[in-house]
Amino acid sequence: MEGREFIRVSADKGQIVNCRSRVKRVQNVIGNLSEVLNLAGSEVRLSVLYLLYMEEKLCVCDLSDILKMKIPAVSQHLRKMKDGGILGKNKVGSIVYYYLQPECEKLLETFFHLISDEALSETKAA
Amino acid sequence: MEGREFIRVSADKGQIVNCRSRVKRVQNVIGNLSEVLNLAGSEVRLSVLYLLYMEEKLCVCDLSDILKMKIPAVSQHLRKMKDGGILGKNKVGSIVYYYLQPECEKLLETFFHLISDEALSETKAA
DNA sequence: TTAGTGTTTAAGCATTTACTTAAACACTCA
DNA sequence: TGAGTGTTTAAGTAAATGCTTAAACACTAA
Repeated sequence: MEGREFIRVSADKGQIVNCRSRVKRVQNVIGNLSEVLNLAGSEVRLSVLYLLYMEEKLCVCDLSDILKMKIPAVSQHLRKMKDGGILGKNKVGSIVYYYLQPECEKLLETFFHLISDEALSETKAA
Repeated sequence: MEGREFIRVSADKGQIVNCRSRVKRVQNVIGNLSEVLNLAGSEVRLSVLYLLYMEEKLCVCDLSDILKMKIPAVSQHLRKMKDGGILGKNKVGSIVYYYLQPECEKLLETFFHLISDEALSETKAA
């Protein structure tokens, strides 16, 4: 099994070669998308994203109030998402408002809709 | 600032209380979705998901060939995604084929389309 | 039963992550 | 200026992640 060009003896070599070149062609998009998905793939951060989707903008303090988290913890998540390009920020006096970048809103719209639908059905259930 | 009910002095308390109950209502969906997004939020795993989307099914060996990764590394990613409910597996002889769960395909369709679009434009560019 | 092929599991390790507290920074206003 | 408010940064820590190698397991066919 050492040094074989294809690991599986009866592999469809055409398929594998094809897949390799396909992966190579898309590796940049996959890199970018996986970064966004990774940012959204945390309960805390997805909550923040959804809240910003609903409320347009929120400041660090209010987010910590809502999520019942320490301010630095929230601040660090926000910075991470800003560095990742999915949030923007806007300072008004000493208050910093964060908002969704439009591109991110578009990208994650499906998920926000799913969450909102659930919010509705939960309201009815209650 | 200690023991204040709302951290920000001039906070819109109605907004915060509202947001708190909204977050509470949707915390289950957010938990589920963030798990899926987290699984998709890795370059390796998103590549696997995209490959399965394109090829219907692939076995561990072929995936390691395509991604040029050690077999156990790939196997562990696959198990993680299977545990997370986004992949299924199907044993034929001694070969294990993994496939996308239809629900996952639907959930991530937008992303797969984006990747495919990029694949096309890359092909043209080359 | 044994050799070969394909897959999973276990253990170890380096890196990354998410939080905590304390300190620093920034901005407002008396 | 100094006190109060809002935010970020730094440093430390526990836990999670993603890989590696080695070993075990499962299935096929001689």
